[in-house]
Amino acid sequence: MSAASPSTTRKPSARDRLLAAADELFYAEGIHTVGIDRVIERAGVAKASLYSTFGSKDELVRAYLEGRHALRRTRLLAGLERYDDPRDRLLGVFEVLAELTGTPGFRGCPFYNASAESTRGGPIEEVSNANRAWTRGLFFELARDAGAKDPAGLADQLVVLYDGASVGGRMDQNSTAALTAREIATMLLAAATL
Amino acid sequence: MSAASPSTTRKPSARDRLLAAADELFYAEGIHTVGIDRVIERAGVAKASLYSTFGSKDELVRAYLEGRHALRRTRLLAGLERYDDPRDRLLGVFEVLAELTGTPGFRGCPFYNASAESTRGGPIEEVSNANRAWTRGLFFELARDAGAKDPAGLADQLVVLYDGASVGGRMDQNSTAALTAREIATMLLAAATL
DNA sequence: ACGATAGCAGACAGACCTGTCTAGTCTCGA
DNA sequence: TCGAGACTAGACAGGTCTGTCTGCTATCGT
Repeated sequence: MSAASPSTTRKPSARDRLLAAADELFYAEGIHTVGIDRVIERAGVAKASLYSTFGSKDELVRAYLEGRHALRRTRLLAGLERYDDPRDRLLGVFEVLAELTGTPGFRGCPFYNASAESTRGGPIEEVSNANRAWTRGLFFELARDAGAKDPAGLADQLVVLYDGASVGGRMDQNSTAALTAREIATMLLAAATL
Repeated sequence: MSAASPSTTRKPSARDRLLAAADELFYAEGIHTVGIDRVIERAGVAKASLYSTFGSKDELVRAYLEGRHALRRTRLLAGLERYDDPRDRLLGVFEVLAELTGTPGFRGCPFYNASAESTRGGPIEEVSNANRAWTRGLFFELARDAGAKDPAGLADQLVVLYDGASVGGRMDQNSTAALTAREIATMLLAAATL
């Protein structure tokens, strides 16, 4: 098998290594506390490469968040493929979240975290809003497929539960909140499809 | 009326002015992005006064969060005094939250925000956990007084709703999430006191 | 009257951060 | 073989941050 894409070569490109390092460090320790030097040291990349690839730290941060957004979409959709019944699929979102919040490295929603330490109106807010809109859209579709009378209203409720479970998972360092959210979602779903 | 306490003198003390300035700036823009110079400039206070009063920026941050904790308790308890019926008192928490998330300057939970931009294990985490424990305890008492069969379980559910409403209020810049949370809480309360 | 206390103004040190620039190395295709 | 493109190593500039230190001033209790 010949090397079809850069990602299959022996060593990942500088771009990929930078992105991987930024992802780990920014998520674990925050964006402000992690300096460029830490990122390039972990990536094993020269500073000039970072600036020729991304142009600025802000753009690196944007790329980090866009990567998180893409990863979240694929992970969530992949996790939902386990289920056939539309109701199970809707509740499956909270199963996936429970798995995520149960892992040791979980530090809450990367978009909210980034937003909390940045001033309003930058690229962070953009990606953050896109991610949020996608979540709402997913819940809307799942609610509609599950036969909810008011799918938009149910989606709003589920978003509240999702956010709450995410916060709880971070602050309490366990997945109790996600399981609680799943229970509530079960009740709401039953009430919405009467 | 003579000046009975320092807080009634003509000009607030340097400590109070520093705390007020730190509160505004840290909450509005984040802790890392706001430097000491900004704080003392707004407070109209010399840098030496800051360091002789608080000792370090970390301690100023702790004082800021402790002030927020105290303010939140009094505001919430005061807001609940409007209601007599135990059920109304429980739901009243979400009314107060709706009012808060509706105000223009609302930027989410100051404890979660501070925690999001700090490394683990400092004073921020301490105050944050204390605040969180207080909230859970309040919900437990309210749930018990409202006649819930499993007040601890209901409290867990309400905490999820509260966190979710707080996040939603910040990200969407309105109080829809808080009102949605109130609706869900109504259902949960009904189900818990059957 | 006077000493203690609190506070103001601002220079300064030392660390750290982003971003630029120079110069050398490695790889690979034509 | 050779030249272009990607990358590395690291010095450097300019700014910002926390925290310290030196003087000066005003107020207040005794």
